[in-house]
Amino acid sequence: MGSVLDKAGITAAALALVSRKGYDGLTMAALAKSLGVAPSALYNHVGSKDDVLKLVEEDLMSQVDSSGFGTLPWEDAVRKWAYSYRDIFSAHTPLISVIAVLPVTDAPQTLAMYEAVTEGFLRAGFPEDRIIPCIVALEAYIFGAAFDATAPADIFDSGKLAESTPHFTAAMQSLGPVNYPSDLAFSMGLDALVAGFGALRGG
Amino acid sequence: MGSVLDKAGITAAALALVSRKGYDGLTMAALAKSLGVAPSALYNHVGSKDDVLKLVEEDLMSQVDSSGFGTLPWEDAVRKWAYSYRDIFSAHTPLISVIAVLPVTDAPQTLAMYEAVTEGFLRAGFPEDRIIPCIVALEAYIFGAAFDATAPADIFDSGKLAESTPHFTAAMQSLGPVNYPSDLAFSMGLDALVAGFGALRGG
DNA sequence: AGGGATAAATGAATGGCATTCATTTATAGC
DNA sequence: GCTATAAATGAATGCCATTCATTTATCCCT
Repeated sequence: MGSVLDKAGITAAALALVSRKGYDGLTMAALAKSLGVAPSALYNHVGSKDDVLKLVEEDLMSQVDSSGFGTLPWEDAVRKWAYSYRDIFSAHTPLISVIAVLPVTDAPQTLAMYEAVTEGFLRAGFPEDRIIPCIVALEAYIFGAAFDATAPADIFDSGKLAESTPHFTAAMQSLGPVNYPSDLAFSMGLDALVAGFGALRGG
Repeated sequence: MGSVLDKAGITAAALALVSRKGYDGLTMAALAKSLGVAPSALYNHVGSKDDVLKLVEEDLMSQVDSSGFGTLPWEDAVRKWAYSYRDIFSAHTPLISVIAVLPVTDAPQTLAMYEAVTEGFLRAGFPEDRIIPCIVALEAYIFGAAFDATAPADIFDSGKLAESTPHFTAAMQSLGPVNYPSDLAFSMGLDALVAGFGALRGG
């Protein structure tokens, strides 16, 4: 029986739904409706809602830009990769809790990204046994920064408690009109990680 | 009417429930039951379940160890703070998605932590306008690493796709028996951040 | 061409969830 | 002792993911 539904279609519909209604709007019922089908029909193709999230994750991973590792100096390639990774997942933070703990087995796009990055590190002269820890640390930073990027601008407003936190409040004010420096912070931390890890390269 | 319930009691009960049953077990019904009360009674004291999570967060924040900033050299104080912060939130990752986006207004413990850290950075000679970005970057790293710490050991098992990811698979094997180097990665990244940010200090 | 296996879609039902609300209960202040 | 008010109750609501028995349509084999 030729089915109306398949994983590619479900993935595309889920992505479209998320971009229209956000992750709160991504329910099995709404997803089914957008595909013109009963909710229970989805379960012939995915085992659970978490499976749908995995499909979405795989699609997003394939959009992360690892292309710099073939062409650019290592520092620039890492930066390009990290910015692209963060920008993509800033719009999909609800996935992070799922991904971060999700085995990579049977996730070809995700594995392909790791392979490209690992190869780039090898070519840059990293000792083999330092590469995975570097990637893990960078990923942790990227995921954390993705949350920051979606935070409200006034997240650090100390309000009526300002008097009891004078140094913090002054440090906030010294930033000027920008009161949540998520982009500056990301760039500073990334510079530090790139510099620190870059020193691990052998001749 | 002297009430059986108050915010301190709700917070304590929520923490106990989480440590017994995990965050899946933290439902308004279960929380009410553990307090010997009807679920609807909770709504006289908190506006929503998110409010309960905020109470828990505040309690956890007060446990983060910022004490090193008074006594230790800046590098050691940051490390101590970061490890304590990560260890606490590793056991509470479902809070991270909430916290990361939560305004700090009316969160005295959280603000107190920021104040202590800011003061430590000032004492160490940081320019005032660099402190908040450094803290934001460190926090992003810590939150991301907290997710890592709970990941299953075989998260990077490439399975049957191993042949198509030779460099990644080899890099994994070079780690030896440990196949998810969350602690090594955390320490390496933290070293890089501490070194990179430390260089921002003025005379 | 026909018939049986099978993949896919349906609709109804289930159980859990946060939250609301009208009502009752008990306390504190005058 | 009366009244205003804070707090607790229990029933109801609406949303959610998921299950299952049943129906529908297609493919393959003879």
